[in-house]
Amino acid sequence: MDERQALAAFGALSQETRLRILRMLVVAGPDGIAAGTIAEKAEVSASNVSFHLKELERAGLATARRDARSIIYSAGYDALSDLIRFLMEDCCGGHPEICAPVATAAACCTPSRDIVLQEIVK
Amino acid sequence: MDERQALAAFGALSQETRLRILRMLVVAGPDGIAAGTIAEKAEVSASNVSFHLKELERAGLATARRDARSIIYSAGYDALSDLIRFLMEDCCGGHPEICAPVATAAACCTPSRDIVLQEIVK
DNA sequence: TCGATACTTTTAGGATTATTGAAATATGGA
DNA sequence: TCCATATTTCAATAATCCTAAAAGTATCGA
Repeated sequence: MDERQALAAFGALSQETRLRILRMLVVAGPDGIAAGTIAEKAEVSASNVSFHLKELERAGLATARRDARSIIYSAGYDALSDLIRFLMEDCCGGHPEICAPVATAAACCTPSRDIVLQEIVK
Repeated sequence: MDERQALAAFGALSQETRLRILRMLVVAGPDGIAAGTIAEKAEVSASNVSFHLKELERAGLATARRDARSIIYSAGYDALSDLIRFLMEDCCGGHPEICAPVATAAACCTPSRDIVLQEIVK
């Protein structure tokens, strides 16, 4: 992920409605959610949700596909992962020791491996 | 970190000059950099850098202290860590399996522990 | 102590960009 | 084809950004 993409992603996430939508999409998983449903859940107008979804899409944080009359949006997990990596490089690159707290949170990503390793250590 | 803080942080990082400044500060470490030096390095006016530093400070991503005639800015590592954690929760919370790539990057934060565990596994 | 100096911040303005609700367009089914 | 549903485009409003000039603040030397 280059700086340009990171800027777009940060911009996309710096708006309350968009952040809420993204979290919705992440929770929904690969199945995604129809634009109209997103509008209802986020309690914003259809035009507004359309605008914000486009913004998320532009940043790679959401992808769209048509299903009958609806357009289904899903989270762009790759872009999300890339963004986290981008931040981690900024944070850990210069000073690994400062970022230790993050590593704890990272454990949630590979629970099985971690548990296996911990068992072995025991 | 609550949503309000995350929004402020994303907003702070969504501007090219500010992102460049933050990366500078991270690399500089706890010693920090004087405002004037930042302006030179970033190739922007003093007033402009002042504006952007205030924005970073507001988001907790930078802290200021005086040293003789200069004002030294340092990266706000806690806020940065918090932001990464916030993103990880959004990303991993619903679907841990999708975020595996991030875990790899996380390894940079606890290299020693990881090496130890890998040795044991061997 | 006091003024001169170095450094940074504040302010005002105009230009660019973001947000929003209303109108318009496109799609699928009868 | 026609209607109902779903989404997008458009134009007005609001927010943000940048430059330059003026003001503020603390330090250093006499």
